[in-house]
Order: sequence, then C-alpha cells, then structure tokens
Amino acid sequence: MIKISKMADYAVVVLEVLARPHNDPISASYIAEQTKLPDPTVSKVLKLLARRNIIASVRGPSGGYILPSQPETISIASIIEATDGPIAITDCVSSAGNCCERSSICSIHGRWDKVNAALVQAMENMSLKQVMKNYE
Amino acid sequence: MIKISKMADYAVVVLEVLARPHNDPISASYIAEQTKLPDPTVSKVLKLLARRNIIASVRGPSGGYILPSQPETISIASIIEATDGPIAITDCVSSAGNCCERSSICSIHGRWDKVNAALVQAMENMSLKQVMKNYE
DNA sequence: ATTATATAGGACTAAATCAGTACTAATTGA
DNA sequence: TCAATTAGTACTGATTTAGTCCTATATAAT
Repeated sequence: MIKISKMADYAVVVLEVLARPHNDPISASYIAEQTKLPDPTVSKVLKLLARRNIIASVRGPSGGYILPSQPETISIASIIEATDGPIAITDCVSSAGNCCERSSICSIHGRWDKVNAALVQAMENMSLKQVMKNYE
Repeated sequence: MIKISKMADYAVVVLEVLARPHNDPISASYIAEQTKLPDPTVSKVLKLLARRNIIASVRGPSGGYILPSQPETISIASIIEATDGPIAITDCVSSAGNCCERSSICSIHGRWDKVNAALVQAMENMSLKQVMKNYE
C-alpha cells in the first residue's frame, strides 16, 4: 500500500494552525484544542517536526512552537521525511546491494530507484501552502 | 511510510520473466524457479495480475500465463493498483467526507487529493519497460 | 470418461509495523 | 523555588501485511 503514516497527515493539520498569523509561540495543548486531535499525539508530531527544524520550539512557561518559514517554501516531501523517515518505496531503494537475499540474481535490483525519485520529486514540488484550504 | 507492498515488488520481478520472448504460456512454478521466489507467493501475485487483466491465463495442462501487451504500455501505477488496490496515500483521499470523525472541522480535508493525484500521475507515466534492466 | 496438470479463489496464521500513551528529564519565566 | 512547557524514550495494543494452505474449476491428453 502506498500510504503515508497518520503522523504525516497530522503534521500538515498541525502546521496549518502554526501557519495562521500570530505573535507568541503556540503551545501543543492549544493546537490539540484547535484540531481536536489527542494531546499526546499532537506533542509527538510537533517534536518530530522540531527535530527536523521544520518548526522552532521555545521551552518554559509561555513557550511553544513557531513556524519560521513561509508555507510556500515548505515541501510536502520534507514534512513526510520528518515524520516517516526517508522516502523509500521498497527496501531495495538506495541500499547498496544488500536489500534482500535475491539481490545478486534479481532482474529488477536497483530499478525501483527511478520510480522512487519520481515520487520524491513530485512531493518536493508540492508545498504546504498548496494543501491548505485557502490555496487553489 | 510511503512503501509499496512486497507483492507489488514481486509483481514487477514476475512480469519481467513474462516479458521475455516465448511462445507457450509460462507456468507459475517455472517463474518461481527463475526468480527464486516461493512458489505460493508467485502464484498469488500472478492471480492478482490476471484478475486485473495485466496478464492472461490459460488453465489446464501446459497452461500458464502470457503477457498480452508490450512492457512499454504497462504502467507502474496499474501494476501497483493490481496488487495493492487503489492508490490512496490517506484514508481521506477520494472518500466523500466520511474519512474520519474530524472531517467536518478538518482544515486539510480533501487536500491530500492533489498530492495523491501527482503521485498517481508520476506512476502512470512510468512503464514496466522503464524498470527493466535492459532499458536506460 | 478419466486422469494429471494448472489456474482461481478464499481462508487462515504468524510476523512486522504503526498508533497511541505514558513516564521521566530538561528548560525557563515569574 | 515553582509551575509551565518542550525533549526524549519506552511500552502496549491494534492493525496490516506476508506467506501458506486448502478446495474448486478448467482443460489437454489418453
């Protein structure tokens, strides 16, 4: 199945809240309220995004998260990579020959790379802004 | 995780054997030999492909499978759809509003469709031939 | 007709993965 | 020092997938 994880799905929902105009950092609990997603889940997603520097975090009271970049400049590929890890549609993609026992005789070995690259490119060309409702 | 199933992976390996020049139908067991994949697994993949008419089957003794089309005309999208079902990166894609409890308030509802469409298109534009080794 | 060979279809089990939660540590403003 | 908030990690239950097996159906050869 070609599916993104729910975490990646949630990430976009969460980022949409952070993309709204605001001054102070926005807390995880506020985002959970707004999105009606469970608090721990929202926290987890925010941590993943912060670790990859898609968002910035501020600790302490009145801390929270900030979106430092414009939604136009954040690619869907980067969001998915932050939550799901590197995009690789098969184990064979970018694994140097030891993806499975069959690799030495496999007539397709290394060939999924092209498909993978095409998908990555498609998602790099699509921005957060493009999946937000105000955009057409 | 954006991953295709192993079945889809196997499907391409199996189709490569069927794409080799031949006259008579090729049996599942012969393909299993050639690919070193387990017999039941190969059978399962072949059945999935036959049901979607990507390959044709002949029953009875000296029966087997045939590839009726040229590898250039078989898209990666059609192969993945045959083994994995419709391509939908989230439950929200092409579901008329009842994908999850949050759909009525979701700021992203319906918005993954565009990403999904881009991925489908990328895979429709890529043929079986393009993932076979002799092709550059 | 009978038999052997091959696919069709569905059901089942074990393994891997993911979603979700909880807990503890670290940071910082008041 | 306390309270609020993020950081990191570990755990559990649920879901999905992979792989196998069994029975039914079709057909060529005899």
